[in-house]
Parts: sequence; C-alpha cells; structure tokens
Amino acid sequence: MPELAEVEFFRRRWSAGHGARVLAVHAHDRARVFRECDVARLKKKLTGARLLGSATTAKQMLFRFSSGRWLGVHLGMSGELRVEPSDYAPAKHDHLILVQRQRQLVFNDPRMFGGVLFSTGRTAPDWWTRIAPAILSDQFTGKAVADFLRRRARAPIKAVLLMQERFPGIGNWMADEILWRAAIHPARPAGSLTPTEVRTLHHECRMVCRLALRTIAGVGGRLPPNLNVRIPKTWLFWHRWEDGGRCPRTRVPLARATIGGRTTCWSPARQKLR
DNA sequence: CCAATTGTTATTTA
DNA sequence: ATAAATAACAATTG
Repeated sequence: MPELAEVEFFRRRWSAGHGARVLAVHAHDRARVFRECDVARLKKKLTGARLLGSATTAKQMLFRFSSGRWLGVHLGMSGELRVEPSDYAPAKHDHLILVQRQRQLVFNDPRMFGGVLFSTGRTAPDWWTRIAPAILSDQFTGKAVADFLRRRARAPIKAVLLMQERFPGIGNWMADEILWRAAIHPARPAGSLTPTEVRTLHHECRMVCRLALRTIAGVGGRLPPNLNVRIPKTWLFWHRWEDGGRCPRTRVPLARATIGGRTTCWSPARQKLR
C-alpha cells in the first residue's frame, strides 16, 4: 500500500511513543524483513533506549533513539505501523515490536517486501542521507526533471515516474494520478514530452505530493481516522480499481493496462498517445 | 487452480 | 556498455 503520504501517516502513528523508553524488543530474526539487519544487535542496542524523534523521506522512515541508535523501516508493498496497548499479544506477521510502558509499537508486513535497518552513530546513517532530494524540496527543479527524462528518453513516462532516484516517494497510484492531472498518456516515451508537458508534469508531481500529504497524512492537523478517507472523489484514486470506473473529469470509461510492468490506469479522453 | 496486488532488486534482453 | 524489460521475492484474496 504505502507511498509517500501513507508512509508519513504510519510514521506519525509511532510518534505516540516519542520520549518514552523501550523496555523490550520482540523480533522474529528469521523473517525476511530483517535480511539486511543484525537482529541480535538491534535487540541489544534498542532495549533501554529512548525514542527521541522520527522522520520520513520518500518511502523511508527513520526513528532516532538515545545514544546514537537509529532504526530504519521500509514498508514494502504490504507493511504498516501500528500502536497497540500494553496487553497486546503479537499477531501473525508482527515482525518487530518495541514495548514501551504505555504502549507497543508494532511493525507488521504480510508479504515481507519491506525491511528493517539498524545502525549506530552520531549522525543519521548513510542510506538515509543518500536518498534523493524530496519532490517538495527546492532541489526538485523543472530542469532536474527535464534532464532525467532526456536520459530515459525511450522508457514509458509511467515507468520513469516510478524511479525513486528522481521521484522519491512516488508509487503506482501517485504516478497515475500525476499523469492523469497532467493529461499525459502513461505509455508516451519520456523523451517525447514537449517542454510544456515537462513543466506541467513537474508541477503536478509537486501538487499531488502536497495534496496527498495534506489529506492522507494529515500534515498540519491531526491524523485522519483512516488512510484514504479525506481524498476527494474528484481524484482518479477512487475510480482506478473499480470495474466500469469512469474518469471523474470527463465521465469517459477509464482504460487499464500493464505499462512499465505495473497495472496502469488512465483516462483515454484526457491522455492521448500521438 | 488461476490471477491479482499501491515495491524493489537481480538478472536477462536489446 | 547502457538502458529497458522481465523475473523473483511472499502472502493473501477473489
């Protein structure tokens, strides 16, 4: 499920535990989510540490603990973070649980495409600082997008939008939402976009990120009761999976096909090949 | 049983 | 050599 704003939504759940100590750590070290992580060391170093703060960039989350301990979480395709009461008993696919006095912080991921990283150090780990500059940062410029599209000229634009090294945090549904708003057909080769289309694409990338954060993640306010509840019905989002779904702007039936290896949804009336 | 899934990476193909 | 396409990873649901 989780793309940019959903990742932020889940991170904020765990901020209930900011300031509190970790009394115990439960982890199944055989689970695939720990494939790049020394679980014994994680348990040892995190037990007794205090959760001081956290951040999201792209689809990555970083949790900062006392004495220079850092926990990274990626949710993969099916991961989520939850907060459970102290008497909660671990359920299936709960791979990592940080037990605090008042609550338990749970990482659950059935498909285990997600992953956990642990490291120590005075500053944030390398893998975190190496993540591409956020789409909502000043470094995400129109020129950067244009240059990138030129280097990926033959790939379908849909596939290019999924490349995290330039569009960090964009996933399948956000890519479709951006192209739909920009009125660009997902199968167009990236190099075939006109300068105007590239400018529009750049703008809509920022727009969709900003709106998704505001609605899903509840930035600037409290968390919404569930993930998608505030996404307006005017977005492609609500119609992309349903059979007989129609474009919310033109009312024309939506098209669906595999493009760039992913199920892609678009409005033939707005988004034309040429 | 078959197909589907909002992510990423390794491998193969062009 | 590089970019693009495909397979693989795992679990569940329809």
